[in-house]
Amino acid sequence: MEDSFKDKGIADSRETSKEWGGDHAEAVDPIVRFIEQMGVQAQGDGVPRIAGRIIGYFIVHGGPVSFAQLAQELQVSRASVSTNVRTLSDYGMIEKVARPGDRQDYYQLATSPYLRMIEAYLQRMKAMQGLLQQADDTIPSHMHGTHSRLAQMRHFYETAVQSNEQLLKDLSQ
Amino acid sequence: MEDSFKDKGIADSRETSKEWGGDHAEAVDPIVRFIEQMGVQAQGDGVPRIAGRIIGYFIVHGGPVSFAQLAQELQVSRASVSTNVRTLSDYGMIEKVARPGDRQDYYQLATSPYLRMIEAYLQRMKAMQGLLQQADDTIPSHMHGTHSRLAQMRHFYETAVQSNEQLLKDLSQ
DNA sequence: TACTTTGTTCAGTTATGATTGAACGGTATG
DNA sequence: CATACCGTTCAATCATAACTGAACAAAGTA
Repeated sequence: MEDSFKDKGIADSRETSKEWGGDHAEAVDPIVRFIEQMGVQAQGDGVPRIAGRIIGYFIVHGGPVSFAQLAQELQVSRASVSTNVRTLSDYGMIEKVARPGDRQDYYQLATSPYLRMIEAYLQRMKAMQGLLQQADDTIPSHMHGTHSRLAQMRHFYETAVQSNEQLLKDLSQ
Repeated sequence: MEDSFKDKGIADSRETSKEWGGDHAEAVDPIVRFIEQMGVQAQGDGVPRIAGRIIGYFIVHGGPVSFAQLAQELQVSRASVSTNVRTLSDYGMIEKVARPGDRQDYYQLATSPYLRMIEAYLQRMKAMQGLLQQADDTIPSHMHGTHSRLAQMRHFYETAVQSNEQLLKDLSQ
């Protein structure tokens, strides 16, 4: 972990700060704030809050972080760390990294964590394309209005997919 | 409604078809199938299932459709139609259209329903950019690793936003 | 072998958000 | 005015998915 760090849990900071229901604005550690907001943002994007917080943690701390460390610092159960870390690995956003002489699992941010987000986005768009294709194939051809609207929608997704595939290329250079 | 249509509810078709727990594949009306799948897809994208089904219905039937018709054909409560139709209107995907001599609300697909989806996507990315900006401003500058990772992430979102703004332009010509 | 550490799995709880029924406020119509 | 119709709002219900604790398996260590 490159930036050395206090070993109290991140979520703990709220326990140690003056009072919680206080009526005056709380000065929150910007790092804690960032991590929590990553969780909120993730939640808004349909991703588990903990997954977002984990990514936030990795952005702050980059270096290999142990499984146990994640659980402790983010104050979540090992079970949650397990499932979310697996999801994020499957997604290609983080990767497991071995450490000689240490039985623990370590993880770190993947080299280009964000490409996978676009890939996932692309995948959902392609699912929609499949749906549209199927509709076009099966809906009676005399329904001209329907087919024309389907075509319009297909055109949209075609363009969007192309655009994002180009973006993907640009970002991977 | 340009393509004239049977007036039984869409969801009803499952009630009227042979049996539901049957062990042989059911031949489903492709239109019903499409609408339902639009619902599923929507749900997967973090959008209420009913909203997706409504869009599906409009893609099939295009023309102005009455509020009551939506409730009946999709077999959902008027309350659900109300909230989802409002959301979709706010999103700019459908629009209310008046009918002389008819007190009911009518809706139809907006002229370019899909642009708004990209705009919403852009908005969420910009929210993330704000978050990153704030983190960059508030996190102690001596944490070089953190700032460098933040910069990398910012670069990603900058590129993605530009790309999608271009896409938006292309699609609106 | 017994004991510890580490991560996974799974049943159960909790939290969140979609969906609904019922009550309501308009507005037309008799 | 009374009545019917139409859409909205809101409290309650329902569905779904996140999250947890506890049991577990694997693999080390004594």
